[in-house]
Amino acid sequence: MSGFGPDAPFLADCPARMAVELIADKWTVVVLYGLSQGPVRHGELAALIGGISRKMLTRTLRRLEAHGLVRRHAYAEVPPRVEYELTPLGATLIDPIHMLTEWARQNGDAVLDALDAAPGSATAGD
Amino acid sequence: MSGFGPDAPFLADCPARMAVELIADKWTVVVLYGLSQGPVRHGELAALIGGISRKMLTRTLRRLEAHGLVRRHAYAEVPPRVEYELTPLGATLIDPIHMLTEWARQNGDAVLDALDAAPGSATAGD
DNA sequence: CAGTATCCGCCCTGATACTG
DNA sequence: CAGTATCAGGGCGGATACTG
Repeated sequence: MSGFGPDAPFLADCPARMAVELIADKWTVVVLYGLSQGPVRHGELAALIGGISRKMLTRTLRRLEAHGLVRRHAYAEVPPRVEYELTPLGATLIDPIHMLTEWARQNGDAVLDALDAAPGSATAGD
Repeated sequence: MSGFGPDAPFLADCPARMAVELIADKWTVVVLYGLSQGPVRHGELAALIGGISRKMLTRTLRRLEAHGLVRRHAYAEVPPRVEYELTPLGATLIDPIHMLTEWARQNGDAVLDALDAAPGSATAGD
């Protein structure tokens, strides 16, 4: 991190903010992860992830495409076939994401426990 | 990652989803990062981050507190002084977050370039 | 200084129906 | 199969004013 003063708040103009805004939504990380093993078709991806609407899947993919993280391959066939895959740039995001999921695997229970012990939780999970 | 089938969509019941939902908002990551160097007061944190409203700061902190990632310390003084600090559990999240910000430092420009080259962008940044 | 309460707009998200 | 269009709702997030 670079700046750390009141005049130039850390993260304010820093690329980290961009990264956060890039992945800080409900589906981006999940979609990236779904593509991490190689090219996947639209429908496959939807089934793989589960619970995502086609609209959100398409929107997320389009956005990632615009950011240069995902490449779209439309084959001129019938029925249509479209595959998505990570670009080399997009592939570099897998490591950080993997760290995050690893963290979750190791500390997920602790978070759930804390949530449980928190005031106003009747044995309730998130 | 464990399951990868249509019946048990990857990430569906997996702790990774929780991690994503935990940090997938505008401020959580930034706030965690702001706490990464030690205890900080409420106002300090707001100034440090920059652009965050007190409401969102408090809400974010409360949520992190409920998840066991942040501890709140209110001193019985006047004027009031409240400090927030990462719990040991919360501190473990810094590494993954740091990976993310590091990624942004190294690939931020590439993303911006892609965004620039994308259709429908008149030299526009995000 | 720290925090809450209220109002309100915006956009994220999902459901559904439709096109190629 | 892939994608868009449209409608509707919920909650995020900001601005402001107020309390202790």
